[in-house]
This record gives sequence, structure tokens and C-alpha cells, in this order.
Amino acid sequence: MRRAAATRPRASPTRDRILEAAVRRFARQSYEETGLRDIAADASVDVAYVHRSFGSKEMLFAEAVRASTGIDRLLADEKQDMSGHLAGQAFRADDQASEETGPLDVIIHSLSSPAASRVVRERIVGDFVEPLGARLDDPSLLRAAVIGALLAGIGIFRNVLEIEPLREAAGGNLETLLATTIAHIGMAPLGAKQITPESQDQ
Amino acid sequence: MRRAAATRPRASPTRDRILEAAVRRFARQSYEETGLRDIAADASVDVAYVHRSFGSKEMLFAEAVRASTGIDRLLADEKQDMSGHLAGQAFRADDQASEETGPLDVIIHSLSSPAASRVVRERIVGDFVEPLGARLDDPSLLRAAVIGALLAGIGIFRNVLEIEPLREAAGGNLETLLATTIAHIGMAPLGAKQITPESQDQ
DNA sequence: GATCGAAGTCAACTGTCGTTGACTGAACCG
DNA sequence: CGGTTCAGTCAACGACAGTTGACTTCGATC
Repeated sequence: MRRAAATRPRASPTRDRILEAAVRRFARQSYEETGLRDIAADASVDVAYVHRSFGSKEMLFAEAVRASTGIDRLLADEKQDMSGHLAGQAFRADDQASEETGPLDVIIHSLSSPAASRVVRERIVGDFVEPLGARLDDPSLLRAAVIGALLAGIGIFRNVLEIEPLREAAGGNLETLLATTIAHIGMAPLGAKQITPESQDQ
Repeated sequence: MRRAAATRPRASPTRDRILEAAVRRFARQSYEETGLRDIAADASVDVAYVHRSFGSKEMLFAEAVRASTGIDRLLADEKQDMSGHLAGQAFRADDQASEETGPLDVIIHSLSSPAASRVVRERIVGDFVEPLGARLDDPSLLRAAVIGALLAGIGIFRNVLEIEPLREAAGGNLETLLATTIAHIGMAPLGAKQITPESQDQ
């Protein structure tokens, strides 16, 4: 029996180097914009080895999302001020042209890539919307999804499209506005236009 | 002197048919996903003629954005309830699998495409952020950009990623939540954490 | 009726991409 | 020492993209 994927290294220094390079690329460019040859060059290996090590470009991307992005980190070690915490996290490591990769960077650069979108959706729903939805004062997947959409939208406008009014640094008006807005989404009345207890989603 | 672009039709029934086909494609797929050959087939012409008619794929895309999307329509014929109006517009023509193309469809499907992003940014800033920023009760480009980011994020989550909690129809909880959230963004205090008149952006 | 330019087609080029199969060299093992 | 295995390379394939130049078709014009 030929071994299907032949020799595919599970973990090795070289493999890690490739993954790091992939994360760095995917955090700055879209899925389609990023070629395996670019990643290979960054990691100083042959293209073929990149492919071999991860099975396919799509699997490499999935692993890059999993490895680096970690939307779940958005929710981690949060105390009581969820809104302020999330607003702050949105700026994490995306001030300036920082070296570090922000929690949303990979995702927001590849939202419209069809090969990537399944992976991205799973991460967003599983690692963000669902846990956050359960933790809100008024638990709701809808509220959590809207908060996610807001953070993603801000990320895209800021870091992908580079829309000027949003380029200001952490701690400024934007962060404040985000915090109060997230708080609003978390508790604003749903339903037609009244606060009615029976108007709950799900 | 050879004529540079040879014969490039400025306006013709065929050209219009091509443009319509392009809009339809770009409203459902990303920039890179959409091939000139697809568009050509939809319009029943040769690929070469598509290219010839618009100069390049990028120029065709730009024209498609201009022709169909019209974010500016988001702001048109609005009376006094700007928030409710914008929240409603976000659902326009994207209920169900409608035939019609929504105002944001083209844009949200190609946000991460580098060739498209310049075009997209110009439209967003010029046709949405700036006019809306001036028309807010407390005029501010920052507030307008955040509202734009929210609408774009919702559009992406709903129509590109198809994230379930956001798939509900117009008139429901989502529309209400959007309306009050937009209102909040339009007037929430900026600055550190107090309502201080001097804490204004720009 | 010959000419001309526009509308539209055809076939091909060039480049890049992900992917693959065969190969090399060193470490390991009996 | 001889063979196996694994890390990594090399060259190429096949598909498909946007683009280009030469060609055909055809209605209008002199």
C-alpha cells in the first residue's frame, strides 16, 4: 500500500518556519494574492516542500488561521468590562506597521476568498459568535454576530482598505466609540421598537 | 499614429449588456473569482471583446462598481430618520436570493482584492463616509466611517460568509438593532469617557 | 460599386499558479 | 556494510488567467 500523502512531516523546525511565513503573508495579503512560492521563499525552502508539508494551499491556510489568528483570544482573559475589552483588542498589534500579527488580520484579509471562506466562517462562528453570544448579559447569537460584524468591518476599513478616519491609534475617540457601541449592541432592546421580554431571537 | 486603444466603443447595446453581466457576476463573486470569460459568456460575446470594450478587467470592475452599486443610493431620498433609513437600506434587495443587486453587494464581495480595493475605497469614502459625515447631527468623519464599517461588516457576514444568526429577513430584530446602533454611533460621546464638547475628532 | 471604420470573432501568447513524480543526500538501523 | 527512511530539491506538467494581433463582417459614405 503506497502511503497516500507519502512523507508528510507532522512537526519540525522547518515546518514551523513555513507556517510562520504563511501567517505573516496571510496577515498582510489575501488568500489568492499569496502564492506558495512567496511563502517558500520567505522560509527559504522549495515550493514543493511547502505543498508537501501541508497537503494543499487550503490546508496551509486553515492551519495558519488556526495557529496565529486565534479569534478566541479576543475573548480570553476578560474580566467584567467586555465592551471595553473587545474595543481594545481590536487595536491589538495593529497599531502602526507593527511586526506582530493581530488577532483578526488573517481573517479580514481573506474574507472574500471562496477557498478561505469556509475556514473563516467556522472560526468566526465557533470561536467568537457562539462563546460571546452565551456570555452576554442578554445572551443572544444575533447580538454576538453583530458585534463580530462591527469588529470585522472596522478591521477591514482600517487595515485592508486603509480608510483614513479610522487610522487613529488606540486610546483615542475610535476606541471609546467602539466600546460604547459594543455595549449598546449587547443590551439594546430587540423587537419592533419596544423593550418586550418576549422579543428574543433564538 | 496608431490609435492606442484602437476601437473602444463608448456606449452601445452590447457594451451595456456586458456591463450588466459584469455587475451580476461581481455582485455574487469576488473580483478574482470572476473571469472575463464568464462575463463574456453571460453576455454572449467573445472574451476579447469584453476586454476591448473596457480596456482591462480592473477598468471593467471600476465601471461595474460605479454603475450598479451606488453606495450613494444608501443616502438618497432620506427624510429625517437617518438611522432607520440606513438600517433598512442594508436589507434592500438582499432579501432571499433576489434577482436584484443590492447597493453593497459588489463592494462586499471584493473587499480583499487588491486590484479592486482602490476603487472600492474611493467609492466608500467619496460616496458614503464624506456625505454622511457632513449630514450627521454631530458631523464627524469618524462616526460616519464607523457606521460604514458596521454596514459593510453586516453585509459580509450575511451575504458573503452566510453566518446564520444574521440571515433573518428585514423588519426583524436585526433591523431594529441596527437602527438603534447606528443612532448610537451618530451621537454617542467621543473622548476619553466623558461627554466633553472639546473632545471631537478632526 | 469601392472604401473605410466600427463591431465583433478567432486563435494564440505569456505568465503564473497549485500540484506532482522523480531524484539526492544524510541519518539511522540491523 | 547495505538498505530504509526521511527532509528537502528539481524540473516539469496542466490549467487557466488577462491580454493581444490579425482577421471577418457589415453598414455607411463618397
